[in-house]
Amino acid sequence: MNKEATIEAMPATTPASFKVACSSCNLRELCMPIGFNAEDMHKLDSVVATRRRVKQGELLFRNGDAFTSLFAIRTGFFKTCISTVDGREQVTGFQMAGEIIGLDGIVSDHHSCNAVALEDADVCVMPFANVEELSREFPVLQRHVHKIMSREIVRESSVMMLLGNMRAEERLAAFLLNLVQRLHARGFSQSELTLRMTREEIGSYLGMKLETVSRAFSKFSDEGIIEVKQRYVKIIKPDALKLIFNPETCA
Amino acid sequence: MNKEATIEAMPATTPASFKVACSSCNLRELCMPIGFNAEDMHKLDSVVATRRRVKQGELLFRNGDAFTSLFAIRTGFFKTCISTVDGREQVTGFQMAGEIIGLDGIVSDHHSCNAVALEDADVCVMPFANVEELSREFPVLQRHVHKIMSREIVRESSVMMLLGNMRAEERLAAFLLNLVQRLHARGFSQSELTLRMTREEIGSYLGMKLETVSRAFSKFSDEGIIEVKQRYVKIIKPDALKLIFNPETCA
DNA sequence: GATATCGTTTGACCTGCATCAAAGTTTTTT
DNA sequence: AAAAAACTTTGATGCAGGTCAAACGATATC
Repeated sequence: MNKEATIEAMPATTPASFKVACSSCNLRELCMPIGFNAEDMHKLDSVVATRRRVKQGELLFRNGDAFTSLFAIRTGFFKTCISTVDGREQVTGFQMAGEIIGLDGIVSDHHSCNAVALEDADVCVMPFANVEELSREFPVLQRHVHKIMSREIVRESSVMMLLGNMRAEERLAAFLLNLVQRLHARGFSQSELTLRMTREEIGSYLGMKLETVSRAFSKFSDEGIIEVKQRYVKIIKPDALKLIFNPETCA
Repeated sequence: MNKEATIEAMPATTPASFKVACSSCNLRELCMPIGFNAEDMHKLDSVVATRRRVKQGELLFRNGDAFTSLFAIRTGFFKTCISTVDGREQVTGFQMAGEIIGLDGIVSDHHSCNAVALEDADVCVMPFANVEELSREFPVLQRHVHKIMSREIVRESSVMMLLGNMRAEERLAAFLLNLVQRLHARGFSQSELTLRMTREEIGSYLGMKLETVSRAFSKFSDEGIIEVKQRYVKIIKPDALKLIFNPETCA
């Protein structure tokens, strides 16, 4: 265990955060590259400077904040969003444990979106200078960082496809399938999930109004494809969902 | 011209491409980091392995191709696009001289979109292994690569905002302003441009049908905001365009 | 435990853009 | 130079999803 987190410009820091090293973190497979030997893995522990807790509803960072660090989510759930001057908001993503948040800040040294905790969260603070320095030393880490950024680019492209070409029900089907797939990769059920976001946030992400989201949920439910009770969703017929998302593929 | 060039594993390479070194390239400020001394700049020339010409209508790479290199556009104009099995296409971006293309391929070692030349083009082939190797040696290059990827992430976020929250005319206004701004950074007029893409491609990028694009052009034209004649566009009242794009900001 | 607040559902109606259609223009092919 | 193909414009009509409204359910506050 290392010393505790000290200086943090931002609020909601744990007073004495017990630091968990990457080398012994059970999320390692998700946020760190594989194929490290024990010795290198230890050196890698120094990417993470501190930990930080963010309570539900609080911001990890906001548009305009100076960019210094990437954040690896240990626990909790975030949304990232941007908004226009006239108040329209676009949710650009939902992030869960093991995912990296803050990449938007690199280009201009300032964040260009808000990151809001949708449930109490705990993140590893990785000063970007550390990331870059260690990346130079460890090609496998370097490659990993590149892949994470590339993955985000590809993800956003596919959201563009959703927004530009898909109808409301296709969007929601794709959304649910994506969410449950990511949760499954983290050891959760592939058929049940509890949404951490409101209908309005889902709608903002998918470019539709909350009423339309609600209607699509109801429709799926009426058709016996899912079971919904508020935030709880059970996927009864995953193939039917896949069929909606994409008429061609799938059984 | 423009015959069917179907099979092309590694197509359209210039046989004996006269290699232009980064160190003497007039696009250097656009695609290479600044703050290099002459000696380092020479070492940096080795990022670029070869050059490649792509004729109008041909693909620089396609979805599924093995990823080996990034491409810096020297001349020409590209679109990148993805498509669903049932044939719907989403243009994910338009790229011009000085911009880097191919970042989508890093995450999976395969490209996830098609890159189509919208006019005869000439690109620098930068094997990604070279990029990574030199990045480890030159922190300023490393930072540059990170910024390019982050910029793409931020760009896509703002397209999500367009697609999710803006109406047809706002989208087209934003599109025109963005295009002319990038052209201006390359020494072209800030008020006149020649579109390299069809109404349908604009529509695909902006999530609207070609007829809607055409009507929006006509409307802007009727209002004296722009002058349009086919692919030629002259921006008469840039402030009016900005006002449409964003009611709040601007004079 | 009562009350206020916030989120969700559902219905009725409306509109911005899609769709369908046709004619005009430019570019490519022969 | 004529014909064909590709792209664009414009009009008429339809509908998916937005808007407005109201009631209900869940959660937080006192």
